[in-house]
Amino acid sequence: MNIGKAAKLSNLTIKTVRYYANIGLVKPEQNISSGYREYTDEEVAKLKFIGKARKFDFSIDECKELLSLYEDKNRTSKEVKKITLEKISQIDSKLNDLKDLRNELSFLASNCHGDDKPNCPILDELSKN
Amino acid sequence: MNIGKAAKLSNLTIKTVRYYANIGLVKPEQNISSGYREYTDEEVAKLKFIGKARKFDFSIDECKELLSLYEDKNRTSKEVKKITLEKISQIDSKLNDLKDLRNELSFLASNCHGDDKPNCPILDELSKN
DNA sequence: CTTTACTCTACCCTGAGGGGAAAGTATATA
DNA sequence: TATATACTTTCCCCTCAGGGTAGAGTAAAG
Repeated sequence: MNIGKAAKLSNLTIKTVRYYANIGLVKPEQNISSGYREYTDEEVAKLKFIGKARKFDFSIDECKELLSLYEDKNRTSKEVKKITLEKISQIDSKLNDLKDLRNELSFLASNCHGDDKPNCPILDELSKN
Repeated sequence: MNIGKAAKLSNLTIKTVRYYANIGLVKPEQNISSGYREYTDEEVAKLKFIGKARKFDFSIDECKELLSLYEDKNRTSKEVKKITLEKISQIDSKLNDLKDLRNELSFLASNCHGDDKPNCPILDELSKN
C-alpha cells in the first residue's frame, strides 16, 4: 500500500511516516518507476508499535531499541523491562521537578493579592538577589 | 562591564546572554570601536530576573512579558498573578499527563517477569491493535 | 483528455540555546 | 615594545521530532 494508507492505518501523519523512513526506522521498498514507497502489513504493524511507544514517551532512539527487541524472537523480557524501568525513573524525576516548581509558584501566587495595586510579591521574588 | 562578567554575575552562560541580546530581550550598548557589549548593573539585574523566571519554567515570551511588567511601575499585581496562575495550570496538566503515563508503564512493568524468557507483556501491549 | 488525488524531493521553521571556527580586541608579562 | 594569553565578535551548523510549503511527477476517476 502507499504511504497515505499506511499513515491512516497506523494513525500517524504522512510526514511522520516519511520521517521514519528517512531515518531508517521503518524503511519500505520504493517502487522503481514511480518512486512511491510501498508498505507491507508488517511495516504498518511496526509503525503502530512505534506510535504506541512514542505515546509512552519513548524517544525515537528508545523506539529503535524496543523495535529491535520486538523483532528479535530470542530477546529476553529482562531487556525490555530494564528499558521500561529506566523510562519510569526518568518520568519520576521529571514529576518531582514539576511538583517542586508547582509548589514554589503556588506559594508565590497565594501571597500575591492580585488586585489593582502595583505591589507584587511574585515580581519581588524574581527580582531578589 | 563586558559580557563575561555579566554572565558570571547573572549565573548564565555567555551564549545565553548573547542570545538574549540578539532577540532583544536584554540589549546592552555596544562599544563603537571594539564592538564589545557593555552591560550596566541594571541589565545584569534583568538577566538575573530572567534566569529566575526561566527556572520557574516560564518561556522566553513569558519572560518578556514579565520583564515588561517588572519595568512598568504602574502595572497591577493582578496582571502578574494571572500569568502565574496560567503557568501553574499548565504545570498541572503536564503533571496529570505524566502521572497517567507513569501508571500505565508501571502496570506494564509489574506484569513483566523480567527474566530470561522471551515472553514479554510490555512488547505485547505495544504490538496490540 | 482532463481533473482530482496522491506522492516525491528539497528547503526552511520550530525553542532555547550549544559548539566551534576565524578574526579582532584587551590586558598581562617578558 | 613585542608577544602571549584571555576575552569578545560574527557566522554557521546542530539539537528533537517532525510541520509547512513549493514545485514537479504519478495514479486513478470521470
